Amino acid sequence: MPRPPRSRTPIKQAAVQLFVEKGIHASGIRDIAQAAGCSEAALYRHWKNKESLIRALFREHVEEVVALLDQALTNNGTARQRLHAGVCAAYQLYDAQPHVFRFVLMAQHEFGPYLPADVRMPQEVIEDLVRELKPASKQPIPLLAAAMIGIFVECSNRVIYGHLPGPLHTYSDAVTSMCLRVLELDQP
Amino acid sequence: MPRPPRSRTPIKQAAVQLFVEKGIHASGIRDIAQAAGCSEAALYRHWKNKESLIRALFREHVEEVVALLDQALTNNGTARQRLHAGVCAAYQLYDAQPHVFRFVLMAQHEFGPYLPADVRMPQEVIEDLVRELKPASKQPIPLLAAAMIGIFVECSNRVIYGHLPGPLHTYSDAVTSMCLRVLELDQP
Amino acid sequence: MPRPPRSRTPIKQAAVQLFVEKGIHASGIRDIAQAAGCSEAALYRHWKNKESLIRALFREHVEEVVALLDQALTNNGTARQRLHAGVCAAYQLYDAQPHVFRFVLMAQHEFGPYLPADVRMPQEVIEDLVRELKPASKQPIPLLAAAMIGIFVECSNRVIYGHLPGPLHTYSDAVTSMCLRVLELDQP
Amino acid sequence: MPRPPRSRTPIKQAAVQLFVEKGIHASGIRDIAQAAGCSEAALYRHWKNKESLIRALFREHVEEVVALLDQALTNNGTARQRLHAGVCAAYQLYDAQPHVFRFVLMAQHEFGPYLPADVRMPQEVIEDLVRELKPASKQPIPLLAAAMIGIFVECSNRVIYGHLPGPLHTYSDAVTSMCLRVLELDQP
DNA sequence: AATGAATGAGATTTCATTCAT
DNA sequence: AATGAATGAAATCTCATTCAT
Repeated sequence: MPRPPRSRTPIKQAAVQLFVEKGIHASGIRDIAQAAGCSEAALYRHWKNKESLIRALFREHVEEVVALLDQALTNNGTARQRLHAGVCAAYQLYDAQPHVFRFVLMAQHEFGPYLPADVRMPQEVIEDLVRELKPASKQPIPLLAAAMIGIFVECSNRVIYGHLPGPLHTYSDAVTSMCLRVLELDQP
Repeated sequence: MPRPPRSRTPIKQAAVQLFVEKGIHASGIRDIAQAAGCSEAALYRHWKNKESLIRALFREHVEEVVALLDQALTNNGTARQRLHAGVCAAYQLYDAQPHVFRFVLMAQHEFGPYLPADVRMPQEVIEDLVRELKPASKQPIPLLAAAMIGIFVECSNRVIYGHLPGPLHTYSDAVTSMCLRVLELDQP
Repeated sequence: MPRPPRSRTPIKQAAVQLFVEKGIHASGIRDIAQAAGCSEAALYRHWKNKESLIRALFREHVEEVVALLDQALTNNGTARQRLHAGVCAAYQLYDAQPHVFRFVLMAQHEFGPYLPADVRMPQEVIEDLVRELKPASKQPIPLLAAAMIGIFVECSNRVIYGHLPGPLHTYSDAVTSMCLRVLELDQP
Repeated sequence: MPRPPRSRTPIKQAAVQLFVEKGIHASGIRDIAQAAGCSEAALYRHWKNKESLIRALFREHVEEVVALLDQALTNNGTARQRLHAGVCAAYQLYDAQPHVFRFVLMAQHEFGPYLPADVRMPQEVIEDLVRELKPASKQPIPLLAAAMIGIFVECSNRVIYGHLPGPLHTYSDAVTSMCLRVLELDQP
């Protein structure tokens, strides 16, 4: 006799974990409900349907990541220090809540386009940072930001898929250095 | 020596296009058959099931990309020239067949692990290139390769999602430069 | 002597309106509760279940209509005057409370059979009237009554569905005349 | 001439019968499939969903009734003869296929509004007849037609619900007479 | 070889109703 | 007394796959 969940939280946790482990589309309402210890119908009290649940989860976690990055990048250090703080913050999120981190990565392509326009995206945070660090860049800001995000994400992926040995934070320094080189800020 | 019947081609084209436009899991056998102008049962004459179709498509296009990269990277120029040739080749593939390019990108995480071990992956091609260009790197080769791929892919994504104006090949030079900087090969 | 709590009234109004607008079966407990501004569970405090609610509503409104008709038809005028009074009363009910009028019309086929036997139906009122006006009819009384009701209802429907311009009471005279002709009472 | 697949017919017959016997909303896909001797999924090959099935059935049977009426009313007899032919045709439909007749009656209010505009409705046939029989009527044509239809339908209902003894065709003459009286064509 | 039809399994969603507080 | 939360059952619908011709 499973005890009814007190709120949405257990459902959300179960959903994110399942999505990451089995894939978003391969995880059914039934699986989520079972993992959360509630009935399938209970989900529909809190979200209109499966799509709504996924979008809400994605939105919340994107906002979480953005807040994390914003806080880490807002300090008065050197470019390297600030960048390093951002990379570390993100990789610490992975250490603390790997499911959240991976869920955001895996959902971004499919569900990013459905975020409301007023939600700030991680890439915008990075673009703001680049704008600040390289006020007069020859390259378009979004291009530089994209490159940095690419370095960060793809290195994460290598660890996640086992092509590089973990833990992820091992690579904070190297990733920071590569980002600085892309920005041509590695020669003080 | 039975060669593949001609009738596979329209099915494959329809499938790749649908996968890219609607998502792999959101495209059903019925959709594919309809788009290809054949019956659903016809698909099972050519592939064992849906999974086989996807894997076959993925494999073929990965091999296509690898061959393209291999050919472009195998020349006797400078590091910049070789890298630039590779980036150009890939971005021109996108211009010529955007569906193929995007299909490989979107399928790699889910279907990459199921490729037979003897299929070379694009990342291995890049790793070989890095090994050649930086025989004594302090950083792990897969890390450098991942960073280059990240730069390449994420910049593509910005164009694909409309955050940067196209066409993609506009950014070949910039992407090449950023990759060189990551490799610390930009100061000859 | 427990009298019905005041809080039933808004629920009943919301239910009747929803039933007419969306259909009885397409209106769920949830819709009704929402429209009435109360919780779903509150409904079960007042009625045993959805079926009870519908039957109670139907019964009340049938009795309302019957009372209206009885009062209008019970006067000492000519046949035309009495009939006309009945038609006017009914059509004025529509003008005042179109939802009630239409609810009775739409529910009668499905829920009429479940009315307790002691509830008088509108058609019985009409049959009594016919019996009084045509004591020695060649045709069966229920047939004549049915014809009159048919004329009355179908003309209402034309207005309800917009095939005839409203308001409904515009047609009181014409409907009365047609009923009299059916009864062969139009040549005094 | 692509003839409809044989397999639709048993499904349609089962559906109409169930709808009439249990009510349209109380008959589930499962019931229909079971009664038709096929799987539930088979229904979805032929109609997009339950709603489509109902609308298609309604449309077909309305067209059937209209054709029947058109043919019966198109003869060179007197007004009474033509009207009588129409009433008889309809009542014979009831004798031959009572389910069809009752299905049209019971579905008209809910599904009539969704008929495509180009489908001719029975009432239009009657209106055409009235226009022909009473070229210079004081009353609006739709009103007279509505009254006739009301007489016809409500008398049918009395027999269907057992308030008048059957069979239905017993009342052909009486109904014809009442319609003529409504039209003031009973005094030759 | 090819297809229209069919299907079992299962997914998502809805519903009236009850429960715990 | 009133409600938000929860639920079992069932409804509708989808899907990849197979079958009969």
